[in-house]
Amino acid sequence: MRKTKEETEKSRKELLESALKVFHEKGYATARLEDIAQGANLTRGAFYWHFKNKFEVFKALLDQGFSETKELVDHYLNGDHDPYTRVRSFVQYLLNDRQRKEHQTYIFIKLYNEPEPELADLRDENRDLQQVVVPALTETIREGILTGAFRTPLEPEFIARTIFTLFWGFFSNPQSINNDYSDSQWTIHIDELIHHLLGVREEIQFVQKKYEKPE
Amino acid sequence: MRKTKEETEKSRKELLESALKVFHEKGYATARLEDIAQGANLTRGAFYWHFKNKFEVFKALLDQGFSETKELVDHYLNGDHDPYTRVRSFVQYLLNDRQRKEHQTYIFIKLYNEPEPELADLRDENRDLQQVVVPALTETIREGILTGAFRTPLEPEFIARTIFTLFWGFFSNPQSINNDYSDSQWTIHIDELIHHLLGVREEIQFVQKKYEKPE
DNA sequence: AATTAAATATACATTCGTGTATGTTTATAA
DNA sequence: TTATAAACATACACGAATGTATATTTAATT
Repeated sequence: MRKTKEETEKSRKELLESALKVFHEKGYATARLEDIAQGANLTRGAFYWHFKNKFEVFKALLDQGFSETKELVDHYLNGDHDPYTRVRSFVQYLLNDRQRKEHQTYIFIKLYNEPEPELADLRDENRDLQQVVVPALTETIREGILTGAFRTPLEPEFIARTIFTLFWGFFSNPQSINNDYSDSQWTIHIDELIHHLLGVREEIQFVQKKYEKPE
Repeated sequence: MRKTKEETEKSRKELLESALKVFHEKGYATARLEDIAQGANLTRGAFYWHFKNKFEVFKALLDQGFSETKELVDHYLNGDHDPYTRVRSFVQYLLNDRQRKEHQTYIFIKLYNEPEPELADLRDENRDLQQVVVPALTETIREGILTGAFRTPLEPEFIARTIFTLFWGFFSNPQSINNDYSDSQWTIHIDELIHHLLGVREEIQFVQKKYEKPE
């Protein structure tokens, strides 16, 4: 049953994918290793060869999601565009991510919310999503205020935390799916909300020009 | 070991209280019936006399939390006060509830978020928190706009859902506790946010007068 | 005062999932 | 080409939690 290196790596990947799905469907505690193995067309024997135990796969998945989120923040919020475009594109990404329901950030939040005490250590400072998103978002907003693009009575950090928490709630609430007020409704209105929160000025197009092709 | 009716009722109450605590600490799946029983200074024998199984206690707790929330909404949002006071007092209640961490709504949301597939039925339309909170909140906001107390470019229902989702996120996010940006910070800023979202007019004091002692 | 059954505790059977030990095949290094 | 060990599958042992059966005490009823 020895396989080539490529096949082995494929097995590992499929185990991880399956684990992500099973954790999301059943939750950490209820997820059985046999479910995970079967989802990858393998047995528990294969699982135990690749991972130590359930906790280790979960940790691997969280780490993966965490670093992906870091890249995401880096790409959208720390990019070269003007503050308005940065915030807006970031928010739009999250909304789209929410719509294709199997995707990363959405499930990441779900897993992160697991109530298992065993997973408490995984939610320490090192893996605190807020510490990654909020500072970057705050800085972007602050810059927008300084450049005159935004005019809002609210403090930048509070706006950042509000947006973060809003999406957290949006991702967490099981009822927000399968609802008459669907994702598309949110997508439409969230734009206005962001505008309103940031106090985006009409002259924004002008300010944006400053950032286009800075060279 | 037969007890008086009062003592029996006390046992049941203590089992429920203990169950709430254990579910909150360990999550549904990991919670052991022995933990629950011990928390009430009883054994599993007593538990099985009062409840059919783990699922039934959980259901009882959810039902309890659900009806409490209904009363809450009725008290704050469907009261006799002016729209501004209604929304504000409701929000303030939630914030205070969040601060005394063991309290009802907070834990209710936590339990509601449990990922166990076994609990999927409990989150059907009948027990949809959103269906209770959002319509009442929407109506209050709509009334505020009609009476001229609020002036906002956002749609009432969307504002209502935003507030709801924001608090959901606030209650769900495990990192929002034990954070440098503490509850008190939120309490301060959330007031401004609500003002900003609703577009509360300066003349609000005047409008409020209209509602004081309607008789 | 005697009987009944309510309100538990205790003991036991059963199931279910994990972890580990062992078997099996085959790519790869020598 | 053969020996080795990688990459699994299979089998088994074990603990932990659930559910149930039974024992026990004592209010409440007659």
